[in-house]
Amino acid sequence: MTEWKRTYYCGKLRPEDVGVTVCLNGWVHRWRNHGGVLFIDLRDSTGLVQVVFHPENNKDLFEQAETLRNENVIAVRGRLEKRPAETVNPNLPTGEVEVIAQELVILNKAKTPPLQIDDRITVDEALRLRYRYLDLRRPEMQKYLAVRHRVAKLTRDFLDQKGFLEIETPMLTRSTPEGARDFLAPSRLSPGKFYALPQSPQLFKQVLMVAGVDKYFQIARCFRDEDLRADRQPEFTQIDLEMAFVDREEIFALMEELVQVLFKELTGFESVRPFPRLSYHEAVRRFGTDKPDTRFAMELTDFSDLVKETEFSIFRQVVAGGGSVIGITAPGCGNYSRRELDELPRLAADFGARGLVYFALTGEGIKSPVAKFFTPGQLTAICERAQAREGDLIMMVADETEKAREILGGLRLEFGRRLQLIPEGRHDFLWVIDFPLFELNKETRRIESMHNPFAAPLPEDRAFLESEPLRVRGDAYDLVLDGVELGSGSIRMHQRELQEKVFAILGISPEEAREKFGFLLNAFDYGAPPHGGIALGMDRLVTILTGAESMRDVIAFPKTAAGACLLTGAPAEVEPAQLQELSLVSLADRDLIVVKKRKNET
RNA sequence: GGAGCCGUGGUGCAGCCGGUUUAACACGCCAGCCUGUCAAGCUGGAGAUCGCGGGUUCGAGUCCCGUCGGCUCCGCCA
Repeated sequence: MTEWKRTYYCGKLRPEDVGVTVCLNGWVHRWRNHGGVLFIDLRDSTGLVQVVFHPENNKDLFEQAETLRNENVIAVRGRLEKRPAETVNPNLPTGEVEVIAQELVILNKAKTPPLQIDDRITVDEALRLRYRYLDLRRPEMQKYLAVRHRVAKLTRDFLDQKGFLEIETPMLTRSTPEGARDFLAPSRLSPGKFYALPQSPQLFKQVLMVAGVDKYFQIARCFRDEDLRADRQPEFTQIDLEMAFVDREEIFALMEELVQVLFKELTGFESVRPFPRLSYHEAVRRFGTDKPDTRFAMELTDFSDLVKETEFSIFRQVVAGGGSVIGITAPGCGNYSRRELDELPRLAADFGARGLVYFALTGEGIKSPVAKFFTPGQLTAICERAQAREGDLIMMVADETEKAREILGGLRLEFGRRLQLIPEGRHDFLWVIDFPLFELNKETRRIESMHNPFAAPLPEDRAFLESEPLRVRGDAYDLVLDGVELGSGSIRMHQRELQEKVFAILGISPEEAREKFGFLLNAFDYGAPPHGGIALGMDRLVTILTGAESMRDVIAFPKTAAGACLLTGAPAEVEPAQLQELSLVSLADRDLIVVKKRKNET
């Protein structure tokens, strides 16, 4: 190979280099045989360059080149020359030059690939995942890999410069209650016992604070055994950090600077600091979600007081029952056809609505199936409140306040997209702050942590911890970008008594707390500094930075919706001997039999 | 756990309410021609038991049920 070692990268060749003899290594991207002249587009990680073979130069060489096929791996030696003016390809960075081949060696042949190495071709994603090594050869995917690397590198440099230490924490740790389902790893040395893969390094980074580390960070792999979504993988990466002796202002300033650097370096986007802030309650009230996309307005409007005494009984009843009538105004949709209007309730139902009322402000007045229940004065008041003008469409949902807001939040996003209200190239950062510390699980009627059980209550709300826990706000915050929850963090509790009190409110007994979190509580006994931190979802961040269609595109080897790796076939069965060694018995086969029996009976 | 969409040569797809082609078209592949193309062009060719299993029917790529795989959403994800 020494003899054929490359001297230049394909995509880097420029007119300035003309005249040199180059040796290139790469893949045959495409070939064009014109009989009397043959072109090869040679591809490496940097891009393409055209290689030319003339039969009159060297007949044997030409015949050798004629055997080349797509994705053959070759080394070529030749002279870099300027292309004749009329043959310059302006679509290629190397389009002004070409390599006149002198020697060629095929380093490896390739079967005809099952997917074409081309950004323009759409291929079934399952096939892409099965042949990931071919999919990743596509320039677009190479770019994603590079951007991801740059994010990690810039983050490391930035945090290093700010005095952070990158510290690894265990991947084999213990299962803790609450939160997501753990991935477990059985212990061979302790039969019947299990490690859990970390859902996040949360506990370790807090212990590191007690250990006197002033600033910690880690580009940490996290594992959660929950069902997948387009933006959720069972293993994912967080930019995780924690600082001692901080308040949230310091964390906000740091993170704003970091993401500003990342966006500027990688997309050229200039973010404006400081980022705006919304309290959780305000976000939910105005946008119907705790992660609002503020790139467009169309905020929620509360009509409850206006409609509580109308003849429309559904509105009256809902408001009387403590619920709300919430709406949004879709600009320019007042001219919707009958059919489009009829579709609205079904659309709303997708977001959980039991019904939807609309008022279309047409040129001939207000069109609505329920208009007859409202006096002209009431209709005017509604339009005024909605800031609706002729040509607009007001949509309303009546329900439990929280639910109505959520439904409208969903409709708002839907119409924002549909009406293309989101400006191209714009990015909105937003801090959502003062999250409630707890929320009520409607099914179990139990109090649960909204963020995590380590977020500190806001000092001014601490008095209500025992009397009205649901009223207590935490010093917890989310970084929201374009309607995506990019990061989440909090100032933590660092005193044992307070942490134990919160555990108690969460229904974790003192025994369980000692059993599962004893090491943290004990650590707090020995002079734990006030501390806090945040973790950014790196996969989501890179997805937005690259504009990738799917989070799977920015992960080299992602899992499918069913949690499978189509490249390796994981998860897979293991040898019975392996199970035995781990003192495990699989119930999978037995369950299968039970299920089959039950189905045959019915 | 639930719902929706998808599955047809190597790839992307057409095939509508069951019978009209020999399952169309494009890309790719193979062969021939071709001296400046660059998603080359022209000519010809090979390649598909329509994901799998059952059912309905005189007849199923097409309808029904099940199943497998992929995607999306709800639940879930402190």
